[in-house]
Amino acid sequence: MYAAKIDTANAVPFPAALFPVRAASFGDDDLPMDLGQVMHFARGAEIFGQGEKADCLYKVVSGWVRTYRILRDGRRQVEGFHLAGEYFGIEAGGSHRASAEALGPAAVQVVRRTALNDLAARRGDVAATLFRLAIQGLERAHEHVAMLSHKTACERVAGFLLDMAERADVRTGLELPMSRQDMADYLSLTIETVSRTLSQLQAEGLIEIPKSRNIILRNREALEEMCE
Amino acid sequence: MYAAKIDTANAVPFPAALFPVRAASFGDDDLPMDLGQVMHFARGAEIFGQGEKADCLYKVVSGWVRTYRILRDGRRQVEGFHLAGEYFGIEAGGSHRASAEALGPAAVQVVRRTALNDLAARRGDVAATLFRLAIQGLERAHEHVAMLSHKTACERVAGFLLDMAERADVRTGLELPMSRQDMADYLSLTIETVSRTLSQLQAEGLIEIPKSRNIILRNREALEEMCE
DNA sequence: CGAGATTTTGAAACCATTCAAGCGAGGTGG
DNA sequence: CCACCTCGCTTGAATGGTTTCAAAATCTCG
Repeated sequence: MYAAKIDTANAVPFPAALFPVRAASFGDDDLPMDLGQVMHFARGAEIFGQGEKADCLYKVVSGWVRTYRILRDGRRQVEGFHLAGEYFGIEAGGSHRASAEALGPAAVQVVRRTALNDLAARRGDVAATLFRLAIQGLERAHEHVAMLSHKTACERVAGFLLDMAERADVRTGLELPMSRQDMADYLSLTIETVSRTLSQLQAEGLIEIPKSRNIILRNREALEEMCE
Repeated sequence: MYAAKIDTANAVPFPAALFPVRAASFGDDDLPMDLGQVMHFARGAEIFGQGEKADCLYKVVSGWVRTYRILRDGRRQVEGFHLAGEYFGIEAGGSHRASAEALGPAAVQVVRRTALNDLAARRGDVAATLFRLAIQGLERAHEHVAMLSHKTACERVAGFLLDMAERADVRTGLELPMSRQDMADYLSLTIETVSRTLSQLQAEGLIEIPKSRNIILRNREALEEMCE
């Protein structure tokens, strides 16, 4: 059975170098995170773990973060990848239902829930934004369900590449920090199928894979059409 | 291609017989819905439709409700079934991303979002409850993802039956108001596979199906074990 | 009872998985 | 510097579970 193996040797977040951040302004879907502090994580470092107390809200400043759960049968379900500007770690109860790890060196802004709750109680706009963030997560989860429900391996992989390209804001040249196993656990495929599918897309000329984690989108329209 | 065909003839909600409801109290995950009104829907009636303005929040008083989306490829994805006491129709933007229909005669409490937002702005506990409801939906969606990710048809159907039994609060005798197509669209299987799987479970003595929508759980432990 | 819809069953086809082996880059030690 | 090892990725062949297409059986309701 698969188990994620991460070297935890260099997985220690910078402890002392925390510095408050001044948010000049914050839009509709942004919180006044000047409450929070930025923490730095090394590649593979755990930001929080499944079952831990959930007393913070997180926002990616730079780098990539993956959130995942270990299911009862031992499988790993990657719930999502988070890029700069995106929030994660929003939970209902007192404990995290998922774990979060830095895919590469990452900076993450961390806000205490208590501080946020206090602020939300005083400011309706903050409460409304919190609510909106939760709902956005809900929508992403529903998209995930739709993706898993009846898509072929090809459609899943193509959709994944387009989604990543859009969120990373690149036109063609994708630098993906996650492994094939990460993709497989997100798309609910096996790593062999992911690899095979990528090879097939390359053979069809839709993409090019100079290095395994560097994927160039050669024909976006065909990829988009593939996802319908 | 499948298309849901519902007779919309008798699908008109009672128009005038709206009456305010007095909520004696409301717990942690309940809203003071005395703001709302109870509306009655006939079998198959649409409570709201995909794309419509989302200016209300809904709570099932009696009966069953299904929420679903029509995907780009024309398939129908049932997002969930909602029983008495459960909320649905929580959306982020201005429009519903899903449709909701009554599976049978159903009573639904309806609250205007504007009223709720006003209340939430004044009362922190209401805002917090709204937030919690959103997160609960998020968790359910994540469970849905986990279910779809690597479960066999057998595990899905068994898990579905147990979930329904638990939520309907029955020990053995399940009265399911939804069709095989509804189950299939929720579990992401075909109706043939759902039917075959139920027959198989019956052959193994785990369940009994006196009538197609009446399922008796004969061996809960074996069913639970099946889902791990 | 009869007509239409829903559900069940059967057989063949398909797609992803599984098991197994080969490839290639990065790192260590001789 | 090269041999060697490891780890992640790729490729191949066989298996198996779900889907698809087809048809029979059952239920519901006028």
